[in-house]
Amino acid sequence: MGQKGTATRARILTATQELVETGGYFSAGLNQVIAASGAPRGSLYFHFPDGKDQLVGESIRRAGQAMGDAFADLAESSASAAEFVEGVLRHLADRLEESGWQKGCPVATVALEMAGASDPLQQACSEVYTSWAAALRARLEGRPDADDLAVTILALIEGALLLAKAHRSREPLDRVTGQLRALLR
Amino acid sequence: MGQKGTATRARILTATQELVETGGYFSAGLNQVIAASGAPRGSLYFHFPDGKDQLVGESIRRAGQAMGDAFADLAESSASAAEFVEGVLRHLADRLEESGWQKGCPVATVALEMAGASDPLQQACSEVYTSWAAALRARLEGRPDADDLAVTILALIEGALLLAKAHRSREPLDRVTGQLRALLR
DNA sequence: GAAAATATGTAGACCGATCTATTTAGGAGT
DNA sequence: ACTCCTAAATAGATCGGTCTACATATTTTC
Repeated sequence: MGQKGTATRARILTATQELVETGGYFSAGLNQVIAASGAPRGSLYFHFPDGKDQLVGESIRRAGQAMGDAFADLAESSASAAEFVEGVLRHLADRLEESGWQKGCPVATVALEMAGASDPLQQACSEVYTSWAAALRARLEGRPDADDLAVTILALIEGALLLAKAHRSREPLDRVTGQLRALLR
Repeated sequence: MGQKGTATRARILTATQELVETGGYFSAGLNQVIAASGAPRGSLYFHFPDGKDQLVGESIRRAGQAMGDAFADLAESSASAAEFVEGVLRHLADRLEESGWQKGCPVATVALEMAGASDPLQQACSEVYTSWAAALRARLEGRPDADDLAVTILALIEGALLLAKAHRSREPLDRVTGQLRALLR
């Protein structure tokens, strides 16, 4: 693939990612993807011959990877597990607020929309969540209940992010942050 | 409104509720609502003259009320706050599994889809969440951090429900249940 | 209390817009 | 020169929404 091809492919994916994150699968209309990315319709089906599901699937995995990288950075610069999770929550709250309450979890909306409709997309979402749980778990090494705790913290983060977006306020994320220590004691 | 009219209105709402809960706003196509409820298109716009947003809005508030009632029943039959929340989690897990991983939170999908698109629907979702948080809070009376705790538990429930639907497994709900005591200590 | 008049609800054809996807032809990159 | 990629027209399905004709209750009138 030539350089230009790679670039437009990336531009299409980024645009899709952004639209999906804002309003889910159905808000990412192909016309909007085209408009937002500047790529023509033909390129879309050249780079993603299996159509919209492939496009959304790849963009979800890509967003999952990006979020995982952000977690890794935060993990490295945190002294404790509690500090790490607080950093994640703060990061997500900032991102959500700065985007005008648009950018919450890049996977959640599609996960809920497609859980009963598209097996490939359901699996993509499931895998992203599994990878995030593993990343959290790695920061809890040594605890006897690390697995349970990792899933619980992930649920807490996802739930708080959902409530924050629904209320258009970072209050839920802040309240949850305050309760974290009880969980990580 | 005559009896027959009231009945079809209810049938339309129930069908919408079910479709929305399964796959969100866009999965509840008006054609599917018509097919599922048996009501003709004309009746739909007779009973809901403001169109789809009114229909979905009412069905969300209705679902929120129903869930709130279920909470109230569980609250009455529980000896402690921990027992109550565990009961809620078990109830939700059963409901989700029995529906073939379709029926999670009846509000979450629309909340995420419409947070940045439709003000009336965003507000409807926000209000339902507020009412649920208040119901949880009522069961935590006396604790100094009851407000924070109620929101945290609601986030935990919503997050676990999201993960469970995404993975098509009750494992996240079960793991979270195990960690609850640490939070409610 | 029967007939007329009005309100309530049902039924489905139809509209323009928008959706994803396909096709075909030719320009750009290397 | 040859592949890679773009570009736009178009197909066919489905979307939410509107419209008119019809049926069924419910009230009014005499």
